[in-house]
Amino acid sequence: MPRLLNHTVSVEPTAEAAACTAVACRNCGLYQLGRLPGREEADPTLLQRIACSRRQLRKGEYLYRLDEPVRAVYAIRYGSLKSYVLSGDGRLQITGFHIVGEPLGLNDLATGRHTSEAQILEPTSLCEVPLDHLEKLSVEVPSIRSQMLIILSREVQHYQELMLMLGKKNAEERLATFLLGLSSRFEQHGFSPLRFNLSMSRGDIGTYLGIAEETTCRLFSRLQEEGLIRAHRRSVEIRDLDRLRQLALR
Amino acid sequence: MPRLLNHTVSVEPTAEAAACTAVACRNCGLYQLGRLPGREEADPTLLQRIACSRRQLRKGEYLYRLDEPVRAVYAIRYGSLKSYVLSGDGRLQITGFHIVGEPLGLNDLATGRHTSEAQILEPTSLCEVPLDHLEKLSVEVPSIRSQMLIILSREVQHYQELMLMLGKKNAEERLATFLLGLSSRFEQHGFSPLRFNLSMSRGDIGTYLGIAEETTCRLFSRLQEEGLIRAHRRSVEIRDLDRLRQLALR
DNA sequence: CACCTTAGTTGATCTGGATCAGGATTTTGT
DNA sequence: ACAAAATCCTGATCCAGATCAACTAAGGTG
Repeated sequence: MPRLLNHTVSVEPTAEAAACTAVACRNCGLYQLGRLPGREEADPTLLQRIACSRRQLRKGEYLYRLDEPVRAVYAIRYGSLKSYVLSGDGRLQITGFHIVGEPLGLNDLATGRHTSEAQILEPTSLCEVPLDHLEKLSVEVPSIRSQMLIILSREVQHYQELMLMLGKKNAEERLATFLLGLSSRFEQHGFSPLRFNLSMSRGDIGTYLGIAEETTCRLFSRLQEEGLIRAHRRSVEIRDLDRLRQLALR
Repeated sequence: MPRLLNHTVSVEPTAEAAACTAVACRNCGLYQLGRLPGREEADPTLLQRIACSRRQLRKGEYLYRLDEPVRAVYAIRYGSLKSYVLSGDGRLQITGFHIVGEPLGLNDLATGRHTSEAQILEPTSLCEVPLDHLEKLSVEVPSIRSQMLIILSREVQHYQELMLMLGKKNAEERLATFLLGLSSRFEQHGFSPLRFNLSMSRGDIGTYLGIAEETTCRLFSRLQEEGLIRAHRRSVEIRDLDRLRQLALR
């Protein structure tokens, strides 16, 4: 089967200019930083001023590592990455997968140093806004800070859901929740919610859901046997959204 | 044994004026909202302006409930509470215990509605700053928003640690981590880090750590047998900090 | 004070998912 | 094109912690 990640296919890098213009940023996770109070649309002039440089990264590279100073916030233009925290003896817990269109890097503002790491899962392009630039700009345009608060608060909500999973759901419910979550995020960004390709391994999914890789594999098989999904390696098709929801939203 | 919660004993409500003055707020979780850029001490005038009303709540009462509009942010003057999220079928995951001096309520800014609930664990007094007041004030004093970002970002770090626990640590490591965390938080607020009283039940601790109440009990007994702690009901004494750390920080 | 309710504790048993082991398929590098 | 390395999958066994079931101790109440 040819590798046809839907977000890799649908987002053509060539269609965009060299600078991160307002248009290019519309689906970008930092777009909302350009929103002024009370308005739905971002202010084009403001977006232009936020601007940002681009960065291209390959699979396996790190966007940032533990204890590094926080230098910038990012938005994903295409591609994806995982972020995770580490225990004293090196066990790791993936805290999130980040896909096209999503913002990244606001977590560690308090300390000024990264308490987590972010690693690239597939060829990925990012918008990068240096923190000092954002700092200067937000003195002048205070709404930027409000928007940052909102982004961070969304992050918190994601973490709350993950804690509920890790603390209270069984393995099958976790995988169902995971797949549904991905599905609706793809949909939000204009991709099919029922057919998509995963950029992470079974092992990564397990490390995210707090279950073993083997269990993750068995669950993919089980959900398929039960007719809820069709899955082959990285490609997933949701075949019974209702039953999957029933499982997940318990 | 008489009920001598150290934070109930040490913080005398009578010692403070009727309004939440700058002095009264020094140990208060909202104190840092009064910090101006680059300064360690909060600006007294600013603190006065943030001001806040008080609120007294009894055990079992809710500070806020699911789906309620977010009306204010809070700081705990004395007492404690738990906050938790709920699954579709009513299972609950406690996401944090909040003790004297800590801020509360910044989580749900994005949606404007609470996605979690907060319930009082013992007689508790709070500082309350209405959101619209904070909003107005922060137009004029932008540093307030920066401080809010920092508070929220700390919250995120707490969640990251909790996820690591829930996803990767065994039950004994979880309890050790929990006790050490409480210990250092008490210390931060000027109480003994080695002897303190819990305001939450074994069941609550289990619901926080993602383990059963019975397991929590057994672990208290085990840590006591092994000489790491002494515990009787709600009172806890840490007897071997090093070994407890060894367990927790793995 | 006697009664009742709630919280804490301990034991016995069961089980979901971890771990260990091996094989199949796909991707990557040369 | 081929070898090597990931990645994925399945089976067998094991065990940490859940669940079920009493029992005890502490507070609270009339």
